[in-house]
Amino acid sequence: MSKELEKTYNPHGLEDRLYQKWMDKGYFHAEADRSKKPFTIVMPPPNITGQLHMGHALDNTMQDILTRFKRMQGYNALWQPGTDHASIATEVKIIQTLKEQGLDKHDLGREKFLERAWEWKKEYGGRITSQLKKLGSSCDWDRERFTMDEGCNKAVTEVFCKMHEKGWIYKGSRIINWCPVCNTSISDAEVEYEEQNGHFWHIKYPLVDANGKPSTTEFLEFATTRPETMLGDTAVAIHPDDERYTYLKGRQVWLPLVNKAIPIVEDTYVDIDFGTGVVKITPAHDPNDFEVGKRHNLPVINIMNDDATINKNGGKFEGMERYAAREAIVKELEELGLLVRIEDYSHNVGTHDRCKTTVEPLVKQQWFVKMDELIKPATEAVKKGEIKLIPERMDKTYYNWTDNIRDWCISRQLWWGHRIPAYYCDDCGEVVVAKETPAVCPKCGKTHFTQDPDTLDTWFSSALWPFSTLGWPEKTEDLAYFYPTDVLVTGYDIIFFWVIRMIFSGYEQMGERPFKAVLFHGLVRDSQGRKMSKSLGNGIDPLEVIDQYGADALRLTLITGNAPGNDMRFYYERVEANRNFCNKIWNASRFIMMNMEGKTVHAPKDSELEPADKWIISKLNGLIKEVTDNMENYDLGIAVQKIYDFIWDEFCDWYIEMVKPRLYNSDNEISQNAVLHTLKTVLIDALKLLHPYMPFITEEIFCTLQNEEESIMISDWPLYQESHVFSAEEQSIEIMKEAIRGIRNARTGMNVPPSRKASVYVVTDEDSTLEIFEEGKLFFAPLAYASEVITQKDKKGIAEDAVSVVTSKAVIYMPFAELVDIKQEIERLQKEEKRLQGEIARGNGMLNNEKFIAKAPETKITEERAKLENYQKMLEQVKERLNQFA
RNA sequence: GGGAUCUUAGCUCAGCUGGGAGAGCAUCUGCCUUACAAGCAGAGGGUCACAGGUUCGAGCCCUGUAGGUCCCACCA
Repeated sequence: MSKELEKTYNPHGLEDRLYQKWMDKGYFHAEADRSKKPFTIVMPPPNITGQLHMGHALDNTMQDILTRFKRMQGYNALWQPGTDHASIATEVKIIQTLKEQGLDKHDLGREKFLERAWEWKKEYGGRITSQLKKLGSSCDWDRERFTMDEGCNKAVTEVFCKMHEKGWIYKGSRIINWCPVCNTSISDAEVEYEEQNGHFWHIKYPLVDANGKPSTTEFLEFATTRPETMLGDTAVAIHPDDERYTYLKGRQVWLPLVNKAIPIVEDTYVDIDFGTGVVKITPAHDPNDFEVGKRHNLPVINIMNDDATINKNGGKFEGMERYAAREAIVKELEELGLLVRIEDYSHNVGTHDRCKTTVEPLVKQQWFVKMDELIKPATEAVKKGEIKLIPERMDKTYYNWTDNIRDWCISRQLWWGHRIPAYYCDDCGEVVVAKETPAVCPKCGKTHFTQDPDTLDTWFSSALWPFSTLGWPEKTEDLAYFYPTDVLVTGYDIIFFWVIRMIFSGYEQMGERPFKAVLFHGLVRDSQGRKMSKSLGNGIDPLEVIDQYGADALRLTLITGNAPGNDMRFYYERVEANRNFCNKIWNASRFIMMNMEGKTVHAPKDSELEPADKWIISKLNGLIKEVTDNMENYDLGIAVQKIYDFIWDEFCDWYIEMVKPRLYNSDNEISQNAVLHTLKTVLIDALKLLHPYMPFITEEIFCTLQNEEESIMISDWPLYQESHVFSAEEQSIEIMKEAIRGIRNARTGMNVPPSRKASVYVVTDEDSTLEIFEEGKLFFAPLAYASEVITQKDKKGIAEDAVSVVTSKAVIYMPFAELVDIKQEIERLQKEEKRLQGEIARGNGMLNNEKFIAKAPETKITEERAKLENYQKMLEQVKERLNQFA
């Protein structure tokens, strides 16, 4: 061997070296190539403001596994990476750094601000991608994109103009969610509701009397959580069927402080049974009131500035901050005797998901995407199974969104992002939506325009990601070849933000689904099940874990024991266990290499393979099928668990132990060669299966073993082969394993140390079984701690008080002479007797049931019959043995 | 208010279309057996939340109950 392997696996240095090799060789790069089938994944672009967290680590590990798997299967696999400009998140960051310098974004002006933002992007935007490399991500970095690069900008403008032309993007005055701190509108999806303790102010307005003056005797009582909005009240509403208030129909109430009469309207929106059944209506500051206002043609009076201070419509409260105004207003109402009482009240308050500021519903001119038509193909796609959501239950969440979708507010009063391609004629105000600044106004012929100052919601550009990254709107070969993509891997928390929007955008722009399947994963939580968060300080940095245990151990931890869409907890103990697995593979490989040292191994003839060799080859063959099937079904955790079990249990603990005597016996070169070849080929195939999950260690061993400069990542995925099914050998080895386990069990039960060997008699009248043991003596002896193995048809020459182990095919006797404690031996046999009787009862219960015989499948019945027969045979043996002691 | 999901060994979780309860960690007992003590060989430990139902057969399907988690809606 060319390289000496260390005694323990040490990922340090090795990972960076191998990653660099893969990069240098260009293995990650994919080109459109019609001779091969494509496989495409687009990476959910991480925000340029982001740092790699466990969620990214999980998300990208899954994508890497799928990409590497398909690449090895011979697909032309493209994993398209990139980053997101994250409009609001980035803008907030820049504003923060400006603030530290005592600056405001308006001090700088738009141009300078954007310069700063780009500088920031240049400095930090690549941080997260370099962190992704530490994980081993095999994405095509040559194709790295950014949501605000030239191509994406073009795609955004194109889509905006096309949709505007179709009438699906419009500008309108509607009630929207406003963040007074970020100073921008936000979409419904960006509002997070939070349970807050507040108050319920019970207030009364005087009715207007016949003279048009506020009555001093008649009042109408109601309650509100936001008394300050009364400044913008334009009506009071009651339910049309509310008999208590029939007398109010057609009358007015007097709005105090503002001092004017407002109408009493009837609307079914009012819940008769809630409170007094009277609701004050503020169309400008409440979405429901806005709707009521529309129905009754009520004026919309905006009483707030963008920073949530009261504006001139608030009269003497002008300039006050919203909560200060609330206090002042309550105080004045109290002085006027109009405050009935104050009640503690806990209710949900909408906050901005970025900054947690309480949002203010405001009526403003904004740009919207009309959703009702656009959403239809997206809903259909999932219903028809054209896009498969994994796990399936996500369908319901998906429909929950699509069925209740509202128009999407896409304009943001921010600077960092895609500026809306709408231009206003400086002279006549005509709006022109175009890819470039128009030359002349189509209405007045003048030539001066001002572009809309707003930018687009950051999700507008990410919605186009699956095709904008492949070159759209150009008709590129990449687009034709790699689109639609195969699978999108993402967290269920952004179904609405991103997944749905990509789907309807794909159908609308490309006329085709953006991906065939969506594989959802859950959240990575801390060991106590809490969300990892900055404020809790419980986040675990994936890079630290990689540093300590290696990327492979981390990847395995994130993938095992977790079903799609389920949250998981992160435990260092699990990483350690997986690090140990790395070490296990490492040492098994080291063992194999040591034994191959100085030998030329060639492929043995089939006849030269011994039962143990055929057994492990057959087992591996089955594993290949199972793993491949599971991976095709996106059951990544199940697949890797099977590989893990195969390598550790079957390969290391059984096969390697079984073949050691053959390895150490240089006299039989044929047998030795068969072992070495089997060890090597089985290991290599197992490594290949494991490679998508643990790319580094598998590559390192593969290369050392092959002593070649090639790479496991471009090797062929192992295939199931009918010629590798050896049922007879599988059975015979299982028979021997059963005997070995039984012997070990009996010995431990009697505290016989392994150093104390014994003669082992295998007794059965079946020639075929005797033959199996005879043939396997060489490995059976050491594994069964036998000084000698004697196979025979009867108990001749075996001491009466020998320890006996009853197995399904034979009875094993171990004469220990002075060691045996008869009492213990009887106890052990009685325990076995009881177990067998239980099994027999179960089998009889089934087979004596006529209905079972009538309805169960034939295979099940024969299987149960065989088992019953076997147990009966074993029970007889046990009884016979017990009788001897009686 | 609507919906989803979970409840399986001491802990964290698997368990594919219903056919004899699994893993890792932890615990206990032996082992420094020349790949690995980050290891090897064994052991203990579960009325699969509860109550019904469907079925020859239920951890798995159906109904209900209890508790936990999450999403959506937002009665002012």
